Amino acid sequence: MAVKPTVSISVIRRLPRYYRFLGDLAKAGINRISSRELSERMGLTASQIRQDLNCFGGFGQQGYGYNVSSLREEIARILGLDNQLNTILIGVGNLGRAIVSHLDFGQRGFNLTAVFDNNPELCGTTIAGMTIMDPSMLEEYCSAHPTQVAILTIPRTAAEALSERLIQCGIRCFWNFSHYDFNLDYENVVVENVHLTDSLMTLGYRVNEYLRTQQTKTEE
Amino acid sequence: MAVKPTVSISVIRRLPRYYRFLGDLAKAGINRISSRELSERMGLTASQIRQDLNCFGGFGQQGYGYNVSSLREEIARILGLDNQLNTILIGVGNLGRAIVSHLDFGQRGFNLTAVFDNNPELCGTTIAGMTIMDPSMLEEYCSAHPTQVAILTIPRTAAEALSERLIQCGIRCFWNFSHYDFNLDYENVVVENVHLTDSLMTLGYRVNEYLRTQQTKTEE
DNA sequence: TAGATTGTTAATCGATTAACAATC
DNA sequence: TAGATTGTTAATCGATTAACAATC
Repeated sequence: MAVKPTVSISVIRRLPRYYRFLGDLAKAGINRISSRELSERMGLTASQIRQDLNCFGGFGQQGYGYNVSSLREEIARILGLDNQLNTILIGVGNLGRAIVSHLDFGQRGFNLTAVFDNNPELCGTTIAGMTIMDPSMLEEYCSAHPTQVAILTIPRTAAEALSERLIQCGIRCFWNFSHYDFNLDYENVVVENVHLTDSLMTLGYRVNEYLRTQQTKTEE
Repeated sequence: MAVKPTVSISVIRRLPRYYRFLGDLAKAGINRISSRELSERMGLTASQIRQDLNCFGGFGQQGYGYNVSSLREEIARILGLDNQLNTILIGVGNLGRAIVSHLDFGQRGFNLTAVFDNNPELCGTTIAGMTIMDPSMLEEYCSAHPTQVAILTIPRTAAEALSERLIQCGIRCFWNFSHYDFNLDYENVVVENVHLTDSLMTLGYRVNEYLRTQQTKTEE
């Protein structure tokens, strides 16, 4: 079988947004849309939308456009929203708590099965129906319950200290909120980083740049 | 004065990471580094590092490399870490709480001055030394305290409902955790989006792709 | 059929990498 | 001075946009 050429990460990162917009359209009772109209609503070019979608197949129909709900289903399939990935979360601070309680993992293709925290006061208490476990239970838990993904809502030092054990537990995929760099220490891992501090600093640069342009305008 | 050509967002987004690595090096007592060695530590090319830095000036020295602490200071200056931007946060749920308590705004160029939440049970209580206010106080607060940035840790519907008022309050820059699309409704705004759900779904795609390659390997 | 809109190829644009002269 | 490494120009690569024939 021919190896399917991998789709670029830029395209993949746009898929969730398409999925969201298509959901909104469906909710609004719209069942047909052209790439041009979708592009106007989303602030993209129609070309880009057609190129993106055609990485995965021809989902539209000439002269008609795309069927909203069937395109949405196609994207759900591409993203693997039905394939429930067994997932654990480590670090039940405010951020971990926010993630456990506000994200609907089931709807996103994940099955959150266990949460860990090394705070003895938290261990044994429950969150979203799960009993918080001590990280010393990691190995035992993972050998009994094969796990594909770990969410790390812990500080960098804790992530560094745990990384080797998580790899030993067979986990290769991480949603990483810490500033620990998995990619540098392990090959053949999948890491999606969310670096809030980096995002904040990027915002800072852009705000200062914006304020400079405003100042210049006033001076003119 | 000639208009400085704006630096591409790809470069800007790498600056916080450079800043972090340079901090680590400084902490480790290293005070000199070449682009090649830094590139190996960070998993980039030396060319890219030199190109990135030279968007802002020649900070290195031929035959020597870069001075760690002075390069770090240059990047701090470029990011505007000294220029404290007055900032408010709206939505003191778990996510807002995590952000208020775990990010060091002062060190990142921001001055968090007020927090708002429409939950009557939270209003009047304090967090990080600030008394949580009702959003009805927004206009009054902003006219008394000029504010450049708003952090939105609220659901999409709440963000939609508040957007016009925030714009009226003179705020044009947003750290947006909601799924509301500012860019589509307002021009001349700076929006840094953090879409956790999108990030999670992107991870899902990548994990499934990874699992497929592993399966193929086993079959061979 | 005529009109609309896709799928896809070609052109453009921008970002990354390579190369090397300048220079510490 | 010789060696090392930058700053910068040129080459490559990839992503976005434009164009249009295919076709519903």
